[in-house]
Amino acid sequence: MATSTREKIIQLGDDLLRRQGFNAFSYADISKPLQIKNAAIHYHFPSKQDLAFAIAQWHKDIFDRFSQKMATKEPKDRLKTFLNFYHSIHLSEKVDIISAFATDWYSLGPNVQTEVQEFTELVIEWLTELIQEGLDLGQFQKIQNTRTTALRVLSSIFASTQLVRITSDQDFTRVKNSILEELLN
Amino acid sequence: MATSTREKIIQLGDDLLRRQGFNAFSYADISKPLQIKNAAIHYHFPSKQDLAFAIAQWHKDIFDRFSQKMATKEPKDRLKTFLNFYHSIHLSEKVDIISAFATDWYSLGPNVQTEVQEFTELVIEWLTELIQEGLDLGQFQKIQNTRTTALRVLSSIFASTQLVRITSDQDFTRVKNSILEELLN
DNA sequence: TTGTAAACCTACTAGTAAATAAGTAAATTA
DNA sequence: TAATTTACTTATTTACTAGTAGGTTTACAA
Repeated sequence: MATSTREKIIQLGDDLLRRQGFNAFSYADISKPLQIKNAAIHYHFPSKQDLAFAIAQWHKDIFDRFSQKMATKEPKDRLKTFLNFYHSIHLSEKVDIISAFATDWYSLGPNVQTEVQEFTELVIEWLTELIQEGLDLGQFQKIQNTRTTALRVLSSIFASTQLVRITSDQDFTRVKNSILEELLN
Repeated sequence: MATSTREKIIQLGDDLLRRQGFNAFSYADISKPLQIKNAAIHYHFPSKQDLAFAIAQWHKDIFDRFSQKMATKEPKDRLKTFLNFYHSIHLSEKVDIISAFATDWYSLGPNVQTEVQEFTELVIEWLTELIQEGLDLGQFQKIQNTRTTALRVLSSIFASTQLVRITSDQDFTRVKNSILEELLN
């Protein structure tokens, strides 16, 4: 199945957003590599906000499929897959989509903000359920309330993809392993 | 002691950098409120990179004074002051300087990057020492190696200032308290 | 065959970005 | 007191920004 231009714009836009930030890329950074004209992007996404909205939606869709695929797996493996996912983000020199939107928060229109909020809540809830199930099955050890634990897992891992840009590769692996150790029995 | 124009530019630049991001503000955002001309900023900081460098240096100086002032306090109180400092950042709708620079990493020139790296290492080492002392004094409980713990404290707290832009105020307090609970005996 | 809509392109606008050159007033130094 | 430096302003440049108006091609439907 060939990827449509619209899809290519979203993917490249996502890449630029997460590598450089929302205000650091322009339509020219998308049109040049795709060998289309500036106006072609405006045809699909009249404003940059529309593109941001589509990127947020895209991640929502991906996460939906991801969580459905993972539903049958056990909590421990779900957590590991989640952390490995962030590891691949780190390796590609990007940050995760939540932190990318968070840092550019005040550059986003209200409808984009709402979409990002819904996506983020989806991820936190998914993590919270994962942790609760892990506790019920005795795979995880109790630390504090589940949402707080979910928030700390999410904060730690997504901050690490940022922090290790400054420090070193090894620091990412350290944090990743420490999250696993802390939770696993 | 009156604040010099140079100092005012740094402070306002820092404010904008941490509230909106490096690529989201322009020299006009600084010159207008200070009622000076655009070129006056270029006089003090020929390029935007020079301003970024000065902001990084400024934070290094502040942190130096901070750590000197805290040297006599005990680890527990040092940690609390550190977390309260991040709480005030959160309340002012900014993010901390490390995460601000991290997200705009690829917009920064090499000398700015080096300066930020040195500052970040300073903070991590300060935290690592704090944790080691806390362990030695029996104020903290052992979790894993001290640098990893320092990285996790830093990641958790600075990611929270970002994450709660999307979710809610309460989530910040949750994470902050959970860091304290985790470490304290 | 004609009509129509999707997916572009050409060409342009208005605004803003960082940066610079040249000039000026006031303070500092020789 | 003359020379120099500091801290600016005025005026301008170059480059890029998002966004738009209108034309063209292609494919598919009536």
